[in-house]
Amino acid sequence: MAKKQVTFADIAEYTHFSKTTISRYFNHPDSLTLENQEKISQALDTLGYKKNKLAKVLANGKSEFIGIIVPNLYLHYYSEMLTQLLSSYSNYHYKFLVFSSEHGAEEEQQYIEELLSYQIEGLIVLSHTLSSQKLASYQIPVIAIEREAEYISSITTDNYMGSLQATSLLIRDKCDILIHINVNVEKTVPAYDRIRAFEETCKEYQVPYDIDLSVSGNSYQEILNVIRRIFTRIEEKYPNQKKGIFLANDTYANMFLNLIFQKYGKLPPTYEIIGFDNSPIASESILPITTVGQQIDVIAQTAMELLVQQMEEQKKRAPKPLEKPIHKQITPVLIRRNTTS
Amino acid sequence: MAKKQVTFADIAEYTHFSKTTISRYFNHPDSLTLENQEKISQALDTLGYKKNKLAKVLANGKSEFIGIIVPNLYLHYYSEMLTQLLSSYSNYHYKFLVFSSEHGAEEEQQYIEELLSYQIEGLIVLSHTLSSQKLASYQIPVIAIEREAEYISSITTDNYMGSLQATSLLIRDKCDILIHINVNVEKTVPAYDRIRAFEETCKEYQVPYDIDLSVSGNSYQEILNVIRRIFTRIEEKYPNQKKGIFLANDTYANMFLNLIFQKYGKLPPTYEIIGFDNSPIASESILPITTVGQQIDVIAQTAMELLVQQMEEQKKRAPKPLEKPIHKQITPVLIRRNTTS
DNA sequence: TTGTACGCGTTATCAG
DNA sequence: CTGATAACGCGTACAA
Repeated sequence: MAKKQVTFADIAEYTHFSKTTISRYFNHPDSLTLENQEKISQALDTLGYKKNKLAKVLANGKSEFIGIIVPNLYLHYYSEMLTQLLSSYSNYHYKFLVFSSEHGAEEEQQYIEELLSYQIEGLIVLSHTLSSQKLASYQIPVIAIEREAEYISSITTDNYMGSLQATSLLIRDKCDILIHINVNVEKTVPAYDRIRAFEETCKEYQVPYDIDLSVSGNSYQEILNVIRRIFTRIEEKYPNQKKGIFLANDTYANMFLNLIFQKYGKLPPTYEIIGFDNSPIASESILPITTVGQQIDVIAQTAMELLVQQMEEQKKRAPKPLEKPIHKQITPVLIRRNTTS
Repeated sequence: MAKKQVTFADIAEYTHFSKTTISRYFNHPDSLTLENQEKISQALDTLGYKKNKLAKVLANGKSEFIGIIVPNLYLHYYSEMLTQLLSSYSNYHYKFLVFSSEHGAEEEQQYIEELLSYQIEGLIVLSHTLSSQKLASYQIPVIAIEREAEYISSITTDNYMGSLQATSLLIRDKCDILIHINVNVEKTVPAYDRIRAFEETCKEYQVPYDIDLSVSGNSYQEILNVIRRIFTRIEEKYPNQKKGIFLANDTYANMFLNLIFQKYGKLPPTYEIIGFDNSPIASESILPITTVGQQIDVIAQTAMELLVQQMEEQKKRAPKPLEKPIHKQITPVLIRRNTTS
């Protein structure tokens, strides 16, 4: 509000060109003589011109905005994913409007409305509350990351492969009993494949297994208490057997490892432990934890490629809305550290 | 581009009102009769109207955008801060444009230019590369968080108080030797006060102390190796004394604790350990670590209050640019856990 | 209570 | 290579 911005009109007046020519200076500089480019260039910084992209957007319809909705940034997975998405700026020059939504569907819908009102060209969704059907109804390119995505395109870690790798390692290491510890995930969620792969692999190789889906809780302490109960149960039930424990994530794995260490002062040879995610805690733990590493950078990159592609399509005169959603899976890598032999 | 947006003009035509009235429906609904409000309301969803905030911004100059520049989101401190800032949306309804910048000053300046071109009303800076003088020159409300801020307003943890609390606790617990482990921070950085308070407090109470600023490295492994060297040195130099170790952050504290555990299988009574930040690792560690908890939520909240205030000022007819920058310090809280008696 | 006319800063179209 | 003019969608004096 202070002093009016310097606009194309001002530049035009100063240089005795028209606004159109000034515009061209920015968008098709080749169509001006070098001499005139120089004139305008000089006028620009004697007048102290600053672009106004909003006006540009209004005029040409290309906002270069992408909306992101994450459940939270507390979990390393989400914050790292956001980092990777933001870093794509250097490639694509899309700007990101970020919302964090943890209070249910209404809130999330409201955020999307707001995002749409800023003419976002695409949307990346990491939260779970809105159905993919609802998301598809917004008629805008959407990419889901690691969530239910029947009606929209998605990128997901290949949970089945990850779990298979972990389970196979425990089998190769000749564990007597394989145990998988997880929350009771719904079958529609991609992460359910971790349970499925564990079970199917155990059956295939005919090794005894035990699936414990009793984990729950909203705080570290609550979850730790559950893990402690599970630990006690396992200690009692499989006293002298070699136990291969595959946990749903590195946080659980770290809890379990701590409990072992507090009891034995070390990791006894009767235990092998594998986590999931390759989050920092896996390497910061008392013993670096073997884990299934999600390739967050690759996931983010792939998401952007897919989204950019669909957004480009939208800008054409006859945008074909992509009759079938595209689903990509990124294979995770097994990272062997010190909790397996 | 697909089908044109529904605009006020369309609503106006449909309802036989003027565009102005439609505009008023949104901004001063009281000035319409209830009957007409109803008419318009109905027209809105039969036509499927969606707002266009960009047009609104262009018309009234209030973008409701705030720019954020963080160095990265890998560190818990930054991601948590971003979370807290984003969550202020429910109070203030400002939208956030987020950039992550780790490649030096030119990159960062470019990002700020871009942000300005989107008519951001304010800027929150967590990165260190640009001087506060430079930032002040952009003539826009800026808040610095935990960084040099001579020429701009800032929010900082009261590092002196935090360090003082930690040091005092170690003294109360009758440690024979107090040791502070840190990187060699510059004196202009707020975190330097941690070193200063440690030293001054030790001197005041006349306890022997040892300041080790040799920490360095860009990866977890590199840093761990340095911490290991320091650990070895301390073990040799102060064999039978009770050692009070105050580390610059919880990650270092966790490393140190792990080294102790790997050697002794427990935390011997000759050690007390205090970290800084209250990041997740402090509670996820093999033994929950006593730490100085930064009140990230309070910092974020205060930052937003200050920024909103300055942005409001800007919108007035005679915006007074705040002759002196305001600096606020947030007192951290000592969180006593299991690595102190 | 409602409408007219114009401005916000840029781009697109058509003309020359 | 350059320019006039009309969009883009909404807000706001000023007038009625």
